[in-house]
Amino acid sequence: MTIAKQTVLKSFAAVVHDHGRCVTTALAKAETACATAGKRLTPLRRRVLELVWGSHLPVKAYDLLAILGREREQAAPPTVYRALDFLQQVGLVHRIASLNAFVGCGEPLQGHVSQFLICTQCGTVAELANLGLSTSISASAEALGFQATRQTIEVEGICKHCRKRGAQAVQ
Amino acid sequence: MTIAKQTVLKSFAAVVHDHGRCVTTALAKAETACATAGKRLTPLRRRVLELVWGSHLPVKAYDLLAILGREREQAAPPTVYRALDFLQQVGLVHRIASLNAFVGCGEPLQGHVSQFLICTQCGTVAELANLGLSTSISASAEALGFQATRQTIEVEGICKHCRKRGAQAVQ
DNA sequence: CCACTAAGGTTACTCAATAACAAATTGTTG
DNA sequence: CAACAATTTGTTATTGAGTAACCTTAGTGG
Repeated sequence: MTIAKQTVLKSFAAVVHDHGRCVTTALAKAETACATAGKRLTPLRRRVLELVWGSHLPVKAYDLLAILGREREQAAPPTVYRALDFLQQVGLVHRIASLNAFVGCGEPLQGHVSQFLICTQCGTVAELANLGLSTSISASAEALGFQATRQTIEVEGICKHCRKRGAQAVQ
Repeated sequence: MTIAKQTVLKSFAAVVHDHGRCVTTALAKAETACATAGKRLTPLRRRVLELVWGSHLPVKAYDLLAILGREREQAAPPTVYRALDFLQQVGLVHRIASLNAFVGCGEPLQGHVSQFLICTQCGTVAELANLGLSTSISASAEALGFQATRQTIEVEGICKHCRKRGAQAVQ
């Protein structure tokens, strides 16, 4: 089987990298994306986005809540969920349904297709934008008369790095 | 793009059908599957499976809990979650991550691949077992050095029947 | 300056899921 | 059959996920 050309938005190679720069870039792109869309990237929203980008690990809503609660005196669930909803709408973060968690999106293009590779060893999530795959899925559905509007594609497994390192215990 | 051969385990055509027979068959298969696997399909587990098969709509854990609570005097979350965990292990039910809900599986073969089509209009879920699609996804991951072990493929959209009926309001 | 809208604060709740331990049931073996 | 082991279920309690409803504050446009 031939593998369709695919864009790797965020790869596992990113495990070892200049993450500070990674975050800075993401925030800069976010500013632009919001400005273009006529949406406001408020301090709170910006901060939540920054926290999501704290690593390439998926972040849980209540973890964000705990951090915000330390920084500001007021932080309740709606605080973080509203910010996350906004960021999702603008396409700045994605929700990983199988984990109930969130990851930043490196290519904030509203409505772009995406698939996620989740390493069960190190927890890192990589985002793909394999249009061929997405089209193939829609086509399979269409063959049954089903008109697809949204796809949730999440793959669990072992990433390149963890495979190289072998089956070591996770610290 | 050519569409791979796919098996429709449970189709939207099933919306209008003899559902009583559908459930009976599922329970019979479950008995066999458990017997083969050397697992015990206890009355509780059997009842939960029956409730999940109550319709082709995904069922929420707390709805099951409410029903069980009416039938028996004792029913707490672990009661239903333990039964659901068991049924998932044996492959008799699937969890739909994007809905936090459960559906019965017509082909209880442990570890078989599956994809779900979720109609946002009528709520019905159809299960596919498109091996080609599954292989294609694994191959895309493998091309990045990622060894896939589990896939979550959930597609939202409008099913054949709802398309025919047009964009009517849902009662 | 006033009305309007968007954003965030606040309270309170429902649903999802699990931990930990106790009781009961079933299976097994001498 | 009695005794023990393993599995299943009951019970209590808690954490985590997500939302509803209402109120206050901050920007925006006439």
